[in-house]
Amino acid sequence: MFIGEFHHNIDEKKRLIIPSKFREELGDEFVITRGIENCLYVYSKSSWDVITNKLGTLPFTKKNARSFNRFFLSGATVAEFDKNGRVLITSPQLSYAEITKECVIIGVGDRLEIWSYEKWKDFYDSASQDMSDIAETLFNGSDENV
Amino acid sequence: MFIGEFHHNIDEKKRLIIPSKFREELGDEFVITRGIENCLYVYSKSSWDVITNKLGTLPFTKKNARSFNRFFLSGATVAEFDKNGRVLITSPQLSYAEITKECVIIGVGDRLEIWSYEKWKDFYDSASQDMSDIAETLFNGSDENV
DNA sequence: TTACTTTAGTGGGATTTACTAGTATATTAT
DNA sequence: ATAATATACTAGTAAATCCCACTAAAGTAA
Repeated sequence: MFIGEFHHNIDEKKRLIIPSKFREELGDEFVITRGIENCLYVYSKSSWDVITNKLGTLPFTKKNARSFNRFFLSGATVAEFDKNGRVLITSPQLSYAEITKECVIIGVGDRLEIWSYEKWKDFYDSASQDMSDIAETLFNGSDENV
Repeated sequence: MFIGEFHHNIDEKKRLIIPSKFREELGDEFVITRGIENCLYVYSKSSWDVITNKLGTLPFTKKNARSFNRFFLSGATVAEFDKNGRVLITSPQLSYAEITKECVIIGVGDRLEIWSYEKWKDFYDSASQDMSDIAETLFNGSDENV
């Protein structure tokens, strides 16, 4: 599983190094797509299949399902490493995640997330504050705080 | 189970000695992650698996679940001892726990916690005062005091 | 108690790996 | 053909890792 936090810069050719600890589990080809809070998700091929299978069960007759599939799938690209362990991020992905230079790459279980440093800092600072409360609610049946 | 309190300094290479009494139970590889009150949690592999299995059931479509997984998993690293019983603490972990030099390592049942001396002192002083009230609420079914 | 042995903890040097950055080559589009 | 972009290669730097030596403390036995 993917865990950990790493800081790297994207270069002017839009290449970003993926920490060496993640490379083996990602495999030769993997998928980068738009994630939820202005970050990018990176899935191994096999995890990607699991997710898309799940999404495939949503009916295209539901508006939210159409929107989410559009968002999630249109943002996706298949990527692979260059010889130095870097990947190419596309312009739409960069602008979605508001990445200019400094990136934070985190492992979150079955996926990686790529954040601009500024966005990550925003999330991190507020999450650090709230984590105690969030933890309290996590395994409640009700979702009143979600 | 882990019990006890130990004081050690982290060196300038970010290595911290784990008291010898804890080493056998931790095993060769174990996991360090961000804990809740500005301390770090240390779990044996088997305890860690129990936790992540539970977290894995949370859907990424729920905001609190995303936040918690992000925070908890991105803060985690797999660690092992060097020849002298020390572990490497990463920069994000150190800055989260506000550790600069003096650390307190405590055993808390199924995990260890690593605190900066200052933070530990703060917690300890205030908790000592409140322990009587805290104990009252512990096994309430309701959460009125949370 | 005192000397000896073993274990725990500290510190620093050396090697290796990961990462950065710059240059060169190839490919595509105009 | 030429410019622009994408890909590949190479070398330099910084950081992580390994290894060994030293000190302090605790346990053992005479």
